[in-house]
Amino acid sequence: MLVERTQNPAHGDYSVTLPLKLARTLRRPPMAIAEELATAMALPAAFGRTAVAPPGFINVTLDPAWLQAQLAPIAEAGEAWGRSELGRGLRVQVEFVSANPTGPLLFSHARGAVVGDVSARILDASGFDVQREYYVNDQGRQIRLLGESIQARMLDRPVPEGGYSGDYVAEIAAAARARGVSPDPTVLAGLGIEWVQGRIREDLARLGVRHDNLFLESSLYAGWDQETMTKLAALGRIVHQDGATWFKSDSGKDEVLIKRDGYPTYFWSDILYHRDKFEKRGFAQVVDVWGADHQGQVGRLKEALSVLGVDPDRLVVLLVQLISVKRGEATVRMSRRAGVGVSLKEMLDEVGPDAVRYFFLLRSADAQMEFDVDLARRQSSDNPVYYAQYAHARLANVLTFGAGARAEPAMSRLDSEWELELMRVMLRWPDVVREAADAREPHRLAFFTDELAAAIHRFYKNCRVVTEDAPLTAARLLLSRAARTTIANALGMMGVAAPDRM
RNA sequence: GUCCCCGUAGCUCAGCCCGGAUAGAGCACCGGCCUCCGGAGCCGGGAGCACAGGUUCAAAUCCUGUCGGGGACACCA
Repeated sequence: MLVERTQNPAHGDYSVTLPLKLARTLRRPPMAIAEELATAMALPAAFGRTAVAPPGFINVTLDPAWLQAQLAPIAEAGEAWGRSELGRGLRVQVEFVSANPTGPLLFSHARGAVVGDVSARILDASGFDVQREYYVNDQGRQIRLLGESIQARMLDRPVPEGGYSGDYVAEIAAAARARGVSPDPTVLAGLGIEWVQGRIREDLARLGVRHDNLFLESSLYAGWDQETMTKLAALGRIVHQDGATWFKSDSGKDEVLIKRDGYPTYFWSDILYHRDKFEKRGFAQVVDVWGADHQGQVGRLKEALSVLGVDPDRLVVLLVQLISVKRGEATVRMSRRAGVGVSLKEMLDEVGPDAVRYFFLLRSADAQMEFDVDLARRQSSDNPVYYAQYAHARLANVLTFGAGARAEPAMSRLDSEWELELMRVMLRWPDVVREAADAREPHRLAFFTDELAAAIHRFYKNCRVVTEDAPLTAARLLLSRAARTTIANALGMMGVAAPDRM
C-alpha cells in the first residue's frame, strides 16, 4: 500500500491514495473504498486519528503524545541521530576533484569538491565503508607542458605553445632556482606536481574537504596495462589501424586506446583505473564526480567495463553541471577545460567556506547555476547559511540561559502548532539522510536544513522557553536540545560549521 | 546531424525518479513587530509550471513533438 506524506499539514501527516487507484478495478466509488479501508486498517500507536477525505484519500495523523516521546531519545542520541547501518559496511569509493596538477584549483572545481565530499559524508552516515580518492594525472602531455613551462620561466624563454603562465609557475621556477635544481623539464615537472598538489590540498582543506587516498595515473602502467590489453585482445576487442590501437565498440564507433605516438589516451587510462578499482581493490560500488563536459565518456567507459566482466551498474557517475560566475554585469562561464576564471582561493577569501558549501548544496548537481559574487559578498548576512547557523546559535544560547532549570518536563504541554511542527520536521531527519544516500542527492540536506531552521525560528519567536513555569520550561528545553542536535547534525553532514555564537 | 542536462514568481532555485487535494523557499519589493531567553529574527502581502498534443478519475511530475539555453560527440585533456 502506498503511503505518502501530505503536502498540506491540514490533511494530516500521511495519506493513502489506494482507494483512488482501486476504484476502477473494483468498480466502486473511491469514497466507499476509503471508508471501508480506513475502518479495517490496524495502525501503529504512533498514529492518532484517521480521516477520509474526498475524492478518496485516507489521511492519518501522528499522535502528539508519540511526537513528544521522541524528543528525549533524540537528545540522548546526539551525533548518532540520523545515522544508520543501512549500508552494512559495503565498500564504496567516492572519487572527486581529481583536477590535473597543472595549476591551482578554480572555483568551478569547488562544486564537484562539495558534491563529492558531502556524498561521501552521507554514505558514511548511512553505514557504508567509504574511501575518498583523488586521481592524479601525473603524466602525459599536460605534465610535460608544465615542466617545460617552468623551465622556460627559469631560463627566461617564452612559454611553450599551450603551456602554463600563471604566477604560480614563476613561484615554482623561483623555488627551483633557490634549491639549485637543474632546469630539466622532467625534474621540474615532478617539482611542479608536488608544489601544485600541496596548494590544492591547502585550498581543499580550507573548504573542509580531505581525501583518504591519492591514486597516481603512472601506477597503472606497471603491468596492469599489458594484462588488460591481453584480456581485451582475447575478447576480440582490440584492433590495430593507422598505427594506433583501438577498442572495438558495439556502438560502431571505435575509440583509440594507444595513439600512433605510443602515448595512451584518457580512455585507456580510465579503463585501467576503473578496472583497478573494481577488480584489484574490490570496491562494491564506485561513485565518480565528473564535470558535465565529460558526459560523453560515461557510456564508453561503462561499455568497456562491461566487456571486461564488471557490472557497469556498480559505477555511478555524478555529472555536476557547469557554473558561471557573475561579477557586476559580466558573466564568466567556467568550464574545467577553459582554464580561465576565478580561483578557489580567491572565492574562499571573499565569501568563506561555509557560504560556498551551502550555496552549492542549495542546488541539485544536475542543474546549471549562476554564482553572483557581488550578491554573495554584499549580502553575506542575508545568506541562507547564516539563517541556519543562527537557528543553531539561538538554541545553544537558550540552553545556556536555562541550564539551571530542574523540574520534571511536562511533555504533553508541548502542544502548540509551532512546537508540534518543529517535532514533525526534525523527525524527518533520518529519512532525509536515507533518501539523500539512495538518490545521491546531497542538496536534499540543505533544503531540509533550511526548513528546520525556519521551524526553529518560529518556535523560538512564539514560545518563550525559559519562564517561571518550571515543568513547561523543562519540556521546552528538551525540545530545544533535540532540535539543536538535529540541526547540528545536518550542518555537520554538510561540512558547515554550527557555531554557538556568531 | 546524434546524445546528455536545463526551461517553475522580477532574479536565483526546490518539487519531477515514485502522478493526487489551494505548486514551495531565498533574494528583491510593500506593510506590521524589540519593557521579556540574541531582530543575522518573526507576522502579513502580490506574482509562476516555455509551448502543443497524448495517457489518466487526476499531469509541474509520465509519453511524443516544437521552441529556447548550456554541454558532449578528436590519435585534446
